[in-house]
Amino acid sequence: MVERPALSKSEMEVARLLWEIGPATVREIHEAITEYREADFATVQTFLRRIESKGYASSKLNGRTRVYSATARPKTVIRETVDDLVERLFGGNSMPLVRHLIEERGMNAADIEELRQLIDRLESDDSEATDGKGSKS
Amino acid sequence: MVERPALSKSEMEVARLLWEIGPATVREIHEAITEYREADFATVQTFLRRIESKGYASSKLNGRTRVYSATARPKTVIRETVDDLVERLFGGNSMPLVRHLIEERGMNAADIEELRQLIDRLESDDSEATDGKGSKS
DNA sequence: ATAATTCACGTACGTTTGTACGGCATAGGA
DNA sequence: TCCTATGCCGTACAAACGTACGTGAATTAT
Repeated sequence: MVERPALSKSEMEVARLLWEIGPATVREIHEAITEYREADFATVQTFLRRIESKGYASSKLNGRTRVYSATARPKTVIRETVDDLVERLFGGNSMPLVRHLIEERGMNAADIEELRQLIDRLESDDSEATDGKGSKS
Repeated sequence: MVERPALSKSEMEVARLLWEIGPATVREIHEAITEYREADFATVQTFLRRIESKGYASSKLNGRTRVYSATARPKTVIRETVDDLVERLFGGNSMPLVRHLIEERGMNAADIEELRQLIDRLESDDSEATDGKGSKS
């Protein structure tokens, strides 16, 4: 457990692309962002620098071009981020968020199917454990 | 659509308590927070002031004590906040977040039951519409 | 009556965030 | 060989954030 400063919203967006693309240059990330919104090259560069200085990525020079690689796994960052959000906006109870997502954001047939399997599995795991741990507050 | 600045994380926590408690004084919110963590009275006071100035609450003096009331509904704030998060951290796809919540955060039997009903309803709504509107964006 | 407490309110202040400029070096094209 | 595009790196800078102090008035307790 490394205790690093949290990523800001903008840094998070860049981090996501870094996971998606894999090790990448500023230009590559910049181009990826540009596909859906305006973004300044230097700004993206700053975000990558900050992401690295916060300990979520490392980089090395390849010739004169710097290549960034994520060092934190998505799962970890997602957990930290979502835990925090659930705490602050829902008082630690994640059901309202799940409810919101399912009801307010679109779910297609495949999603629904997956959801069903997900809870089927949850349920059997639960009963397997005879009783017990459940969830905590 | 009022276009107000987003709430910061800390402001969000206070806003949640304001919804929970209903119209409340600084002291009441402060006490509510204090129940689970340390907090400075003046800091809470600042957050409430900022929440109001951002347009999420209003206040009036009752005697010499100011009483704050939320003016933004939880649903709205949740939607704005979650939309933003899903965009940045998941590229607009909410399934990974749902998956994370269900798998990584505890669900008890009642939650599972509710989930099942939720998706049952979703599914029937979906087929009822023969075809059509589905989800948007 | 005094002293202590409680509040509002203005103000402060270091840090983080979003956004970007400018200089310098280098690689590539004309 | 020069010019131009590309990239790094240091730096900047206003706004937002987290955190809180101090002052003065009003209320409550002694």
